[in-house]
Amino acid sequence: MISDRTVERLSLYRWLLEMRLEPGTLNMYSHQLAAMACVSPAQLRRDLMAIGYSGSSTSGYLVKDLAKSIGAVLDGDEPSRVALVGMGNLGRAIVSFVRGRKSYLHVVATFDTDGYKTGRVISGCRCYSQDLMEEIIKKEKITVAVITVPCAVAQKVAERLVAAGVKGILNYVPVPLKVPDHVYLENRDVTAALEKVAYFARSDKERK
Amino acid sequence: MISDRTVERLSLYRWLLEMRLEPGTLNMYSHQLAAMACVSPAQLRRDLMAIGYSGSSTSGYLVKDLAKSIGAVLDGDEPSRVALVGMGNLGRAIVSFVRGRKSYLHVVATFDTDGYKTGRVISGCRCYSQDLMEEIIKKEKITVAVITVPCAVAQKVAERLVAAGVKGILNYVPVPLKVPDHVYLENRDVTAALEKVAYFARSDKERK
DNA sequence: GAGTAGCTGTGAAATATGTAACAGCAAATA
DNA sequence: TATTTGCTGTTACATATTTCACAGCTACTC
Repeated sequence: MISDRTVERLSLYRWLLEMRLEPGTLNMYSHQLAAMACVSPAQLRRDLMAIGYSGSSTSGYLVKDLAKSIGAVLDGDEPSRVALVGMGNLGRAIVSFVRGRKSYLHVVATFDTDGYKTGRVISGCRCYSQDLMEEIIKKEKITVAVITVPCAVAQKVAERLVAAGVKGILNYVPVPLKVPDHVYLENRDVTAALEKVAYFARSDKERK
Repeated sequence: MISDRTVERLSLYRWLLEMRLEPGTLNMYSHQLAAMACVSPAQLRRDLMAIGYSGSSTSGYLVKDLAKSIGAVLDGDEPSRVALVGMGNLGRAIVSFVRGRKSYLHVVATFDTDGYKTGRVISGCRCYSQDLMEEIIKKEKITVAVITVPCAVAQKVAERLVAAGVKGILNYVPVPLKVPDHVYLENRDVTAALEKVAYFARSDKERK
């Protein structure tokens, strides 16, 4: 099993290889890609070890080859199908952000309760009433969900998603969600992140 | 020095204590607060150890007292002053999100290059031209910045922020930024997070 | 073809992070 | 007042993650 941190870096490596390289770059050494990703060369090599990819000691890694190897691990057989619940500011921003970037994920449905939003296409993706959530998740074979609803309803929404068959949740609501063990949950509390940055920004004198 | 992870959890504990408790709750035991935060009681106690807060073995922790103790560590003498650069969808969402939530951070300025946005108040916060960035950061004593600009200009913006005196950066752009050691940097790549969730959502069969 | 240079893959060490376990204590009970 | 109970603070342990350091390899040089 590949670790949490490694998977996130692999996603970054692939993005760098595919989108942020001088066109025509065929191969790279670990220290070059590591510098782009702001990690140590040793860490990069170890991450690649985790997916069983090998370069050569003379020409390093083949760009296309490596990107494909990472994809084989991250994407599995076919792209995951994603839904987002809660088309407020943050929800709309995330949908257009993910769709605007070359990505191996399909955001196929969004949900809201507001009648002005439901039934329309917002940020390039159809917005359904939350009443239809279970039905559409099953029909569209959605396995991953992003939650950006108000705090008060987040837990309820999470439970419905899980009951409908969702296997992974990315939660932007600052309420720690309770989900069964077999569901993967990632919390991304924006305010907590900012408070953390503020803390270390202030105490960097003592750090070192 | 308090660890990265611990600081983030402390921020969460405070938020739970202040906003997510039955009104009138005066004290709590470690296992209660831990359950709300979805962490183990041992971890909670250890986190509190890091800030030197002590409860009593009979009545646990005093809610108000604990929230204040956490604040004393996280906030320092006065609230940090924050700027956000790049008022696209994501930028606006984050500003209204942070401002809409009781918070110990002041988002005092935002910046953009688009003439339709600059000079106006957006999401409750004044938006300035990026040309004024250095000037306003110094005048407003801003020490923390959030970056939500297009990829191509992210590194440039980061360098200007650092040169103007910013000490902490929260980066939502999927480009790893290069900043000096004395600047604290936190990257929050939305797509990478989603790809990670998709990966573990798919492979939870093998996990266990 | 012997030597050099510069890279990779990986075991071993170092560090960071989380968990378990328990001594000690204060109240409640008898 | 002796005993029990249920919690905290903390140490010792376990695990996860990163870094170090070097053997081994291939091309290149002389």
